[in-house]
Amino acid sequence: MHAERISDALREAAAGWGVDDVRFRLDRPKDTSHGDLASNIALTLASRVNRRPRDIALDLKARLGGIEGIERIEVAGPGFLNFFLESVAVGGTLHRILEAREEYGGNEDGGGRRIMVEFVSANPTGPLHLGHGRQAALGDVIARLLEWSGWEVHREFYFNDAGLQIARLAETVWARYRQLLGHDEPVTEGGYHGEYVVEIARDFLEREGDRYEHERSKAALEAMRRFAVSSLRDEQRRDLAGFNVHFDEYYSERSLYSDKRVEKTIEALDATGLTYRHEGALWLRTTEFGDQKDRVMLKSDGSATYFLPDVAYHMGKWERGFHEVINVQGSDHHGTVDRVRAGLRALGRPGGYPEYLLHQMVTVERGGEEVRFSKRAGSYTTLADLVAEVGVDVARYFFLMRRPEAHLTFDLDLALDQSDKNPVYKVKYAHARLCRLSRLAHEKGWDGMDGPRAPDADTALLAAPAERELINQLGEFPGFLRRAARDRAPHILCDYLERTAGLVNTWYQTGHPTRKPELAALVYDEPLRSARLTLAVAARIVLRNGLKVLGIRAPEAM
RNA sequence: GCGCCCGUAGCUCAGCUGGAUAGAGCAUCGGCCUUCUAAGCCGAGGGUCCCAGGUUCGAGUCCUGGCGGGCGUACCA
Repeated sequence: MHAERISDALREAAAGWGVDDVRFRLDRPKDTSHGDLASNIALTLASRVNRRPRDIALDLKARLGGIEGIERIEVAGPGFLNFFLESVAVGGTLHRILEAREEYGGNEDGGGRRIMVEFVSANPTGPLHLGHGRQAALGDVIARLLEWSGWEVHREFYFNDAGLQIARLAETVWARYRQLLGHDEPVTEGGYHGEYVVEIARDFLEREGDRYEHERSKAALEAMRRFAVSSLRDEQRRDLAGFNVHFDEYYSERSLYSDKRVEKTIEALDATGLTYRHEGALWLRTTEFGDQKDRVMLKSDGSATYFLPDVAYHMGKWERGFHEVINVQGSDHHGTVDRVRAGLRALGRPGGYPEYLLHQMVTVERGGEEVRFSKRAGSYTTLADLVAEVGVDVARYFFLMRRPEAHLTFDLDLALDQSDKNPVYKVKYAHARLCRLSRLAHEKGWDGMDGPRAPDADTALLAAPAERELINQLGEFPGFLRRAARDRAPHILCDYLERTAGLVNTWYQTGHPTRKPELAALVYDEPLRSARLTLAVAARIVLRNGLKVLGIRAPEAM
């Protein structure tokens, strides 16, 4: 690539002045009049070599003039170097895209190493809500980004099927069950008031009959617990499948107890000498590792807090061979980050383990007003309701298009709009338009563009500004994908795709057959037509691959 | 009180390791459909980048101190 050759040459020149660790940028300027590539190296070098930036820039311009593919270099502003590439060099991007095809955009940063992404991890006490939806989309797409970056990814869902909340769920089922049998049985304080528990109780009654009517025994509650958990987990799994999200493993909190992992973790922590008894509870000195206060491991009644199985679980991840782990969680859980890491550090794991990605909450607005539209869950909007309303693709995209750490307002009016105003449709339409061009070319017998091998089109003919800009944009796809993966930030890809779609539309429209027939894609001039169809195919590949990373369909016709 | 996150156009938000005139979509206003191509395109208006200092050739970006909002700060999960 030209960018690499140029940046090598720049680095070499800096080394010639005795600066081996020069930091600089070489990227595409916002303003096309600043060239195809621009660098600030003269500005960063100025203080190091004690010369004026413009002089350095002029010096560099003279040295780099001979590099192949560069048409000219300009020194601008305080000392920026602007590189204008030859059309051949720009057009070469298209051939690379057509060579790589459905692989285009990926990289090998991961080198085949294993990484776990844990996400959603909802309690099996109710249907998934919008926060889970955002998390499902984020976790899944981060996993996809990592796969495109050469990682072997394991998607995991941890579910808390032990503990107090589950006991309360069982008690709620019992209350609803009794109600169905005509008794006056209130849902206890801290119980689950959503309608869905009534459905579960009804199903349970249908299957098990009234045998537990007068028996609020341990066995009865245990039977109801099992039934409710299994039914809610099934529902969550269905909702996730409907959201195009699948897990490699569902990991049970209870299994940490039956495997004795929790027990072993207590022993291991005890052995560090960092535990102590206070007011009947067993504490860990997590403050040794930067936590704000020490944490209770075992309550005075002998039961474990959540902290303990969390540590046991993450020790387990490490022992299973996952030394790279990303936990996607709602930011309301940020309080647990320091304590879990502290517990793990006490056991000798490195300080940054595991990595956390915390995302902010979601609200839904219609007509500028916040809405909640769950009939079954009562207090919150479910993921399933949202998907039913706007569709999977739109829901996924909207959850992804903002930075995770920013609050997300889900604009239902925009989500339901099927025009280009809706960013999802904008990208899909651009893709479909490009497909139509290929189809039309095929109908006219102008084939050869779309075969498995890159055609020999003379892409240097693509010299119109809209074409140059689009080509440069397509060439940047791998860089954006890499950055999105490294930053765990799918929205970077959303922004990229929207901008690309915009440039596609501009290009498509500036070649309007009526007003600018000489810029139309399907011109009679064969070499030009081939070049433009090559551009169309390359752009289609980028949009398609980009949508694929987001887990969104790219139809050939809308 | 302490900790984490956020504060950019009327609204929702981008802005990469500090770079050139701060961007996009929505909304508003104006222009463009006899020829593959209007689910579209082109253009315009709209900003004390929360405030005040600081660092430097250069700050929306980094540092310090405020202000405002969200979340957390349990022997809850």
